[in-house]
Amino acid sequence: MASTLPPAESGGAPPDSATPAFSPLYQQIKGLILQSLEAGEWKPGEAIPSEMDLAARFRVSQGTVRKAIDELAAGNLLVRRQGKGTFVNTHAEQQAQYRFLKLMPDSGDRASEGPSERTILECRRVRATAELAKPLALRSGDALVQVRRVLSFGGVPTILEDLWLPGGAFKGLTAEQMSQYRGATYAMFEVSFGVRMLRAEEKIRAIAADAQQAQLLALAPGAPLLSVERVAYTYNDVPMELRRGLYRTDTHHYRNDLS
Amino acid sequence: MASTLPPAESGGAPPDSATPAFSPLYQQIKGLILQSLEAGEWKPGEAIPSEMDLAARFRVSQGTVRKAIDELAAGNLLVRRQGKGTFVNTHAEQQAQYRFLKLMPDSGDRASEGPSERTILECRRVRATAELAKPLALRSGDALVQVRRVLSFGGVPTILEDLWLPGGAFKGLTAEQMSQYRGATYAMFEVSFGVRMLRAEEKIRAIAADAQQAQLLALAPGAPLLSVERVAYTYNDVPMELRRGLYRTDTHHYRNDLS
DNA sequence: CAGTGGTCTAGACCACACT
DNA sequence: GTGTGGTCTAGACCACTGC
Repeated sequence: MASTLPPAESGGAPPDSATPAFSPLYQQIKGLILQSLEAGEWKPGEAIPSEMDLAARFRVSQGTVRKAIDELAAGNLLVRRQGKGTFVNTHAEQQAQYRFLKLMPDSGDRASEGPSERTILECRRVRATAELAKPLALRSGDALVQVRRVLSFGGVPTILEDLWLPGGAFKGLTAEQMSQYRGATYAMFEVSFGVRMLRAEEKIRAIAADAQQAQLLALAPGAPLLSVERVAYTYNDVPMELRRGLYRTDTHHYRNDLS
Repeated sequence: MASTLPPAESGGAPPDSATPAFSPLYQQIKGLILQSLEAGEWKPGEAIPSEMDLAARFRVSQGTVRKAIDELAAGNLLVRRQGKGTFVNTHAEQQAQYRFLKLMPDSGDRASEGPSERTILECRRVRATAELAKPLALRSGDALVQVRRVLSFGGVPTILEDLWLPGGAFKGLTAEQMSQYRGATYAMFEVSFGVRMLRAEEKIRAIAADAQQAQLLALAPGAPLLSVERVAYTYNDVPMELRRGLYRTDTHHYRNDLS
């Protein structure tokens, strides 16, 4: 047991609150690792200390550290590699390239389709409307960066996307930056702005393309499109991106696994 | 170590295959529990033996059984309840009622919307076409049961759904049965046919409603709809249901969490 | 070879639910 | 109180990676 880590509710005096608030030791360790992660003690892609080292640091058994790391790995914050170590996950890897993109070509996997391209149509500073501010936990009028782009697969424009990013954290984002890092926008966010996207929520609807949307996706006006509204979060569930994608689903589909 | 459970690859002779095929003990235990589950040794909703009992049965430590159960619980096959035991998961619980339905009302949670109703439009035996047979791992011409129904929330028809079920396993399914078990079709499948749906895959597209679809959902023809094509699987990844839902998304949305 | 994560064990104790 | 799952420990050994 860690002398510097009293087990939250151990002493003789009962908690003054009605909630027991019992927290297992491994959860506290998880919190401490999370803090170090958030503070940037270990950067995305780097290895964190070995389980034995962490156990020594926190004055805890290896098994307890292990359970804490297990949960962080289950949440995709860390990645375990047997024989090598435990690493801070990153969007900058071939494997995690399309971690959040669930659109798949109808005919097989992504490898079988042509190369992907991206065209930045727009990248400018705007002011948040009430509708934009709310999901980003900002206030109307706050500064945002808006990006509009089209993603094409095998030469076919397939996704029309608008991104809204908090102006503070993404000050200085340019269209050039968005064009680079092919396929890995979130990897660029990690490197250039120190923003790590950890999870996201999507709301999906079917809509009819308006004239402009249809033109940009080379479709007839009124064609059905999948509207995917995403809010992406960093540490502490702080929203850092609002994104609205319009997906063509005549040749692709959004794939989801349920269990 | 279990004397009746040689650790897969222990003896002196190397495996004749190129693959090492090392399998940890807890994975083997997981497999044995899975077999008992599939054989119906414990029914959905029932408790399985305690960890100590299973450890004794398999001649293994409690920790090893624990890890096996952990994985089964992570896959939603089992449910742990502290102080009570570990239970076979079932669709017949308030909590798991809509486990596979990701459509949510735009305004808050499901509780806030009106009561749900279901109207069975059709329930008859058909022959599998090639398109229906393939995802169900059957052959063209095999017997199927087809069900068509409309789900309404707060009096508004919201989902038009077709289900195709293997004729063998679902022999004798009637419209009456489909009407009962309000909200819990999969619970009825468990009780009446012994079919447990464990996981599913969905392919989502945006389409335009045709005349018939529009009429059944009280919409204008051509209105955009979410097409949700689901294949649900039971043990051993055997497909047991093909389902195609058309969702109105003017008042609802399909919600998905990414991580 | 040494170092890492992965498995397995045995035992102690804690939190929770039912009786 | 008894029995359940949940936590924590300490130690041994295994599998994988790279030097």
